[in-house]
Amino acid sequence: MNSRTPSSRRERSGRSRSRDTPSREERKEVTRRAIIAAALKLLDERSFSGLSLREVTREAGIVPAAFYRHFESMEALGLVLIDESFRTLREMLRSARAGKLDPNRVIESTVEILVAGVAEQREHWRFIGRERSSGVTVLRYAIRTEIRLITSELATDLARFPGLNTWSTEDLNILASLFVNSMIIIAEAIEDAHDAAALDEIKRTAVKQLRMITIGVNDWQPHEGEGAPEVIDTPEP
Amino acid sequence: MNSRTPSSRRERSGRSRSRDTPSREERKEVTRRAIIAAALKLLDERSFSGLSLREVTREAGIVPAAFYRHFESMEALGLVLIDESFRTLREMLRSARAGKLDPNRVIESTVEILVAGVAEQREHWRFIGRERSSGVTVLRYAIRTEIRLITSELATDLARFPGLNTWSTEDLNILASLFVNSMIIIAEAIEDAHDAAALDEIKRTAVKQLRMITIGVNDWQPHEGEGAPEVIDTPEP
DNA sequence: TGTACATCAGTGAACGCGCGTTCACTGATGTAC
DNA sequence: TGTACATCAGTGAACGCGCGTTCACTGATGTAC
Repeated sequence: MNSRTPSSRRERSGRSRSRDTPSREERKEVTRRAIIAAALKLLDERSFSGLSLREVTREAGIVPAAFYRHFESMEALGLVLIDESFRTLREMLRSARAGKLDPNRVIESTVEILVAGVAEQREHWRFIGRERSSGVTVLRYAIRTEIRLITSELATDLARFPGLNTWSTEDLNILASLFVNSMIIIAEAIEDAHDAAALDEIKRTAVKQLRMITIGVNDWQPHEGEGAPEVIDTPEP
Repeated sequence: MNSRTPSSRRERSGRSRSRDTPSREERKEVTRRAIIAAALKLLDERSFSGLSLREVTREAGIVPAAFYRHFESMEALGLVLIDESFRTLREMLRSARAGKLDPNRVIESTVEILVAGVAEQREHWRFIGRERSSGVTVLRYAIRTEIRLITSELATDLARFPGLNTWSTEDLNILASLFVNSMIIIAEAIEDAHDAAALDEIKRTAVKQLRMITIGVNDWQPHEGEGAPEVIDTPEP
């Protein structure tokens, strides 16, 4: 009905943008954030399917019916949570890329960044990890799609590495998903780490595992089509 | 109170073991199996925390109250399901080990066995995959414990391989968990595969990924303590 | 600036529903003699 | 074998509870003039 955006309306009204009392929109946004924060907090202990609308609104400090002013359903909230969580994750990856890692310590740096990222946004990671294989189909698919996207971005990055630039796109994607999958498992382990010692153990394991993969890559012989490496396995019969 | 086992009582009673009508115990066992089967069936679509006692009994064809004749709580049922699911998994691994794989095609065979295993006991695999990172703490820990056990058994196996027998126990465990983790992710992918083409794609990817890991292993230089490989990374500062 | 009206975020009560758990019960199976 | 009693898997009704969703409402914020 009204096609003007809220902001244009605000400007047209001539009111100061920084007033003593927040506008209706601003108040609404605060409540929306409160709902999202409440859900993420509760999801630290529960899985999404075990979360009730009433619990969320109780934690957010509003009445159950008010939920519908912000989200059509719990599922809609879930999709927003996924969106926000992956925004966090992508930001982490972007800044990691921009950081121009010391090429001699790529793996150590990667693991450090991962550990720091998980510690900083524990709720987002926990949520993604839980729902990745959860019972809520819509959320599961949304998460897998996001992960596939991240994997293909990593594949693009890998293509620039010396030694990998001759690989086929398919092989690069397979390698990328090997890395991403390992990262997922490592992140899950980090979340469950209770003390610094456990965390250190996880770091060391992670570094070694990523190294084992990386070393293999040096010897990989890409072939067109059905790639058959020559080191351990004999050709197909 | 009565320390005699049911079977000894049965024998003492002098009744034939194979009668036309099943004994009370046998009937009870049938119901118990029905509850377990009902739960597994429903868990194909839901996660355990989204499963209600009433749903399970409805599916099993008994009244809700009857549930308590067999399990103390839903959680107790969950633990039994984990136990049964891992029994299946372990049997698969045992027969794989006994099969004496062609050493030239270890990876292909492994993937084939995994695919067949998942297809055969889809419900068990799906349940484990879902609850591995679910919200139900007790189940999550139980599953992780079982996985750790399987990993350490695999490490023992790996120790017998030529080239790996010089590795430290720690490194073997790390390699084993790299394999197991990959298997978990592969199994998850298999469950979601909808047609033969998707399954084939997954198989090819899985084989390549496991090969990438295996090739790296050939070049791994184990060191005592803080193992620092010499191929890609420079030593720690 | 002042007034009259519109908007709409949040309220509070109400609803019907499926849930887990309890209880006394029933009637087939099992045991003792 | 026959009888009298014990066991116990499964029943059916009842309970209180938290749930998702609806609805008319209120009162602060926003808009038009």
